[in-house]
Amino acid sequence: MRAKTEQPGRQGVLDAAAELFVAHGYAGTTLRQIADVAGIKAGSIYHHFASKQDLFAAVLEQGIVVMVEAFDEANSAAVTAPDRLFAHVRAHLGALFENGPFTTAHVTAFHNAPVEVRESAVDRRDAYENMWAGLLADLFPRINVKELALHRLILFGSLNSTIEWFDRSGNLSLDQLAQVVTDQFLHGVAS
Amino acid sequence: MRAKTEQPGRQGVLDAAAELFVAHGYAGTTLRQIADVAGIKAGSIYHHFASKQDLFAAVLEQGIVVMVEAFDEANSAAVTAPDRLFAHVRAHLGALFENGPFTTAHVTAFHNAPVEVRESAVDRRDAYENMWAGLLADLFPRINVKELALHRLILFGSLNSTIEWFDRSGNLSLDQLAQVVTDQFLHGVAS
DNA sequence: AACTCTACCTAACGTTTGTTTGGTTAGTTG
DNA sequence: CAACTAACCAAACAAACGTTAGGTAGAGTT
Repeated sequence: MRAKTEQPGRQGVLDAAAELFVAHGYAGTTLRQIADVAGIKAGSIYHHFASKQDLFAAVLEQGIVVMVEAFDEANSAAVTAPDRLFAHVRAHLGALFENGPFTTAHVTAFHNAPVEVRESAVDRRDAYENMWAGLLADLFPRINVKELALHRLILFGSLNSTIEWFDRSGNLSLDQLAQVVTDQFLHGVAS
Repeated sequence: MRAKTEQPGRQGVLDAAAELFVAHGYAGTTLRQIADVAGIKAGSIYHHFASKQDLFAAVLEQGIVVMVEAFDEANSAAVTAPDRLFAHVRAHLGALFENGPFTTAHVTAFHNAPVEVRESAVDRRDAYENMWAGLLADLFPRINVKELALHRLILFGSLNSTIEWFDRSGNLSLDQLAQVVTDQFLHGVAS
């Protein structure tokens, strides 16, 4: 079992890095491991990225891009309030499970990464959260902003934690998962 | 800013280790950092623990103990269904925020740790999850087990993710947070 | 007073880490 | 064909890593 050459060049390094950062964290991943998966030698990474931190920042960046694109696409997908919410929940889960490990890196590797790298991504993460805040304010005009922020954070927790247990090859589809989360968010389990 | 001698001996090492593992992850934390916070030298750690993995396993172990104790105490605290649920939600949040960084390590450092150490904690983690499964089956006898497991995982995601954003020194108390989470779980936001 | 145990220290070990330097190769452009 | 560039490699660097070995100081026991 040796190096798997998936994609050449810069994107190949990014793919390998994202996968390994998600699995073993920032400090737990070595440049030699990344290079091995990418099918090159460790020193060659520096042709594409200035440092390990720079590489990780690029992974986070691509993860945000995937999320924002998914959100934008979901925006023009539904009309009624519950359907709009479902579409965005489904989009977020899609970013986590259907677009490679880039978005996932924000959940599993972000917290333990060095401060400098985290700060480089904070602005774009905030922007994404604000898109959600705007959406929820639109859908639930009767709930005040402060309480709505709480509900949003709780929802985010549910969504992001799915990567710890959800199995795409199981008998529950992503659509069904999105439906369960949306229903629970809207009506709770007691309904 | 140098070494802070908080508690001597084995427990002092454990405290320091838990704090740093939570902040920087398993691989991102060095034995020299732990020793520095504990007020001793790196080699001395081996008087109390056989290896870094062994030390991390001990942190996880203590984190589980705190959770299970909190759960058991909550068991004899309420009568009505919503109150029982609230008591256990509050207990879980208490384990996360009021008993040192040990339980928190299960959320932030568990995923990226080496497989061998994770496996050493899997049984006890499963046992805790089964306590919750039993509780929910008791509270919601009309919902089938499979669906209830989904709701439980979603709830766990919400609860554990609070460590990413909840600020104990803010104007929202732990009791209030527990109430919001419980209400959202039971009735959703649309109610 | 000799013994034993716990809790540490100093100093080193082999290995691995991120990173740098100086090439080499293949493809493109003038 | 010469010049240039992008994408790599081989080999090394100092620093930091987990870990080990041997020793010391103090308290408790016999």
